[in-house]
Amino acid sequence: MKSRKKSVENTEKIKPLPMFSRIKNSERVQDKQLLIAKKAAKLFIRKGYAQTTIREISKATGLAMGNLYDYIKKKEDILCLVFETYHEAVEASSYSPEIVAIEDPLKQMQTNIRVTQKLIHEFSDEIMLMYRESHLLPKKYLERAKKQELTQIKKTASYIRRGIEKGVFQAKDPYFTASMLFCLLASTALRGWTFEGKYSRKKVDQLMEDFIIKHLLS
Amino acid sequence: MKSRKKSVENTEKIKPLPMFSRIKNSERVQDKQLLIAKKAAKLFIRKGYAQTTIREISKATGLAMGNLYDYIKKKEDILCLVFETYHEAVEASSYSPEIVAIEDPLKQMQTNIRVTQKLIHEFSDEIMLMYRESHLLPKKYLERAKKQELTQIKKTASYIRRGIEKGVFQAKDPYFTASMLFCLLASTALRGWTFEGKYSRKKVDQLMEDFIIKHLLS
Amino acid sequence: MKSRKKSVENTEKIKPLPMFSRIKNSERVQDKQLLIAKKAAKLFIRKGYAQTTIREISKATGLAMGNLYDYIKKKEDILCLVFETYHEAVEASSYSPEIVAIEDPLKQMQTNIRVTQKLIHEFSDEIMLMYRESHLLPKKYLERAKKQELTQIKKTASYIRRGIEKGVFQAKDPYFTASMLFCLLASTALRGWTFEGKYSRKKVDQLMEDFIIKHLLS
Amino acid sequence: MKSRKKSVENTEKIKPLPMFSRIKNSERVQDKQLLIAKKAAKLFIRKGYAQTTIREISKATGLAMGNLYDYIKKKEDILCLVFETYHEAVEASSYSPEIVAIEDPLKQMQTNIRVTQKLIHEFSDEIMLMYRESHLLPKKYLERAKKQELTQIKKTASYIRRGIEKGVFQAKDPYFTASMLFCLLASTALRGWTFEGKYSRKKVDQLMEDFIIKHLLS
DNA sequence: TATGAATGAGGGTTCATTCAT
DNA sequence: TATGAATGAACCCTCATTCAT
Repeated sequence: MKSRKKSVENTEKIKPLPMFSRIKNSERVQDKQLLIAKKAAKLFIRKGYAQTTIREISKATGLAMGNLYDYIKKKEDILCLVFETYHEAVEASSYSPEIVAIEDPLKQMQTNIRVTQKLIHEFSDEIMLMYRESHLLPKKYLERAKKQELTQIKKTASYIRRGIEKGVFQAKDPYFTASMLFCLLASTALRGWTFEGKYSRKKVDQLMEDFIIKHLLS
Repeated sequence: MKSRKKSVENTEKIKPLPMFSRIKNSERVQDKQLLIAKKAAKLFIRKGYAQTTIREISKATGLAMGNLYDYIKKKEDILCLVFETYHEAVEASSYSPEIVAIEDPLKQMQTNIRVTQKLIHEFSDEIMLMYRESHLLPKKYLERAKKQELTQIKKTASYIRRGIEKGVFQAKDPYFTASMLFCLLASTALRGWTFEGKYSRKKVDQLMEDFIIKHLLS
Repeated sequence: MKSRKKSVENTEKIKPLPMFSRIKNSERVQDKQLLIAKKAAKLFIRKGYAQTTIREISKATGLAMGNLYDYIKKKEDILCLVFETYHEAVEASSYSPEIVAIEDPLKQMQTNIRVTQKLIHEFSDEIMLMYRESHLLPKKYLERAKKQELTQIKKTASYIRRGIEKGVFQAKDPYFTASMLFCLLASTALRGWTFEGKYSRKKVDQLMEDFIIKHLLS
Repeated sequence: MKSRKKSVENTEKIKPLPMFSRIKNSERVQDKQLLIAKKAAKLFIRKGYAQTTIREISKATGLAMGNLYDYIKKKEDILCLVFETYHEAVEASSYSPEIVAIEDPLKQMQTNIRVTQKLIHEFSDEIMLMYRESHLLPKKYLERAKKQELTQIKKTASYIRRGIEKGVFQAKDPYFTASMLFCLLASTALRGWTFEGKYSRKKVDQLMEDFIIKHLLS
């Protein structure tokens, strides 16, 4: 899930929720928790959270069961870990000063769309997972997930607002519009099957971009 | 949800998947299975399928556990029952010759949107549930769920196509566009929280209608 | 299991253990209990007592579950009924003044063996059942089962004793010998598979008769 | 029951059917499975397989229920374990080069009888159990049980055959005769009650030996 | 730290028995 | 009497979590 080279700029972002661990050596904790998150994510995606057993996670990670419990307090923590890791990865990936820097609002939006599409394809399984299992998260983590999504929407909203100010875009309500755009983009991951056998992935991306751009321009 | 006055027109629709039952009196089966579906749906929505126990469903329905098992073969069947009931309800509700009959494409689409919005609000919990738990369904039931969604999309696509032919709508690809519209409308149920504290339900509906109509017209 | 034409002679024998029944009309009770015993026996033989459900017995007999319970008090009673019926049938079948009447001890024993073999073949399933499930019987019924077997042994012992007295047979201990003979004969039902693919049923009967007769003569 | 000093001669024997276990340490598995088999056997003998609950076995073995299930997959496996253990014990016990080595056929047979009687007394409960519950075994295990019995019979048959060749025994059909002998010997376990209150255990053994020897000699 | 065996509450399911009609 | 739906205790089994080593 991509190492965080841009950790410097990320520090002002939402900070990772601290995770319980019995182990002292915090570097090892980081490593192992990342390992757990990665392997568990795969299992959760394939079988669902409730249907995945600790034993399976233990086997997949190569950690003995007792050892696994040195890095978490309860099964739920693994779900949190998965989400946490996903969120950090998304944050790292969606950090985009280069988009902010683009002058032309249309170009900017196009770039924003494409970057988001790439992100969504990269994490489509995890997104699916989020929608499926987020209701099992403790409040704090659920809040964080929502917050991140809102952040994304707001960023897009700001691009739209700027486009309106520049007289390029037409849109009544930038936030609402951004929300709609986000929803459309996310649908690739959530409802991709709607297009199966009808359009290629590329075609879908293209059509969606056209759809959005057309909307903003007219 | 069972009333089928319009059985003549409905005959071409997907027919309900037959459910196991040990009980002979088929009317009672209908009643009880509906009861089970309703009560279980509520529990599933609140706690999730895996987190809901048979005992809770037994208590909620007022059926003794053994009796409950006279109407189903296994827990999974209850999930199927919930989905089946939801599908039938949607089919019954979305039966709409009055929309088909509307001459003006714009009016027709507006009506279509509003009817769909009403439907989505009515079943927003169930829709949420579908997205969350459909992966636990046996194939046959999953197929059915998808089929129904495709049917809805196709219907909307046909309205769009007609609008284009009449020179009222602009849209490159009616099916894709319909798919996008559907996605937007469904987002009310799936991502409603995005608007919480920002817009009233009514406002969201209004904005969404405008969004869609604007897109189709320009 | 054969109607009792010889009921007159049977009256001095072990009398049937009275069975509970909620129903007044005692003739109907007889009929139904016989029906239950017959159908249940088949199921017990095929699946074992514990693996046979009341529901299955209800279906097999054509009696509704509640009605079934008008003729028995608990499941165990059905097992008793089966055994009871079997015992009466055996008693009826093994009633044999014609054997007693035979003068020649050898002829008498030969006849006795053949009659017993016929009986054992006829009831081989039930005998199997008895050995398998008799430990589940309430004491009273178990006693009765044992008693009947002892009766059979004693009868054979008396034939042997008479043969010894007449100077035809050699045997140290008539009762023990009879017991052994009975055991050998019963083995056809209990351990028949030992001979499968090696000897025909007829051959087994023949060999066994020879075995026994040889023993008695030498 | 596990000691196999005579592994050289034993290698041609039936090898133990491998049993599932989640536990890695195979020595512990051996120990615990043996423990389970022993304790369960007692319960099965007293109450019957179907009437014995996993909880009772758990209590009797001192293994927590979950732990018990680390050594088996399902309840049925316990029955298999019991039979398996019994079979190995019998194999170990009935390994008898010293009998084979005896020159005099009569002496040989007498020794064979006595050893078998000892074995049967030692395992009389298990033998009872086998006859009662073997029908619940999966095929593979049932086959094995039969095979072992056949092996025993064949061994005895070979002694008889040798006795005939040496001109000591009289017997038409060695295999059939061996089968009858085995049946008689087994009857001690299966039908012992026939002699209760009439003969002591010792007396029965003596009478049976005489019965058999007499048969073979004349 | 790491291992994996042990614990036991609690889940889904069955089925003998009863009861309303 | 007869029907079959209803009851709920008790079963087998799983699995998150702990503990001894």
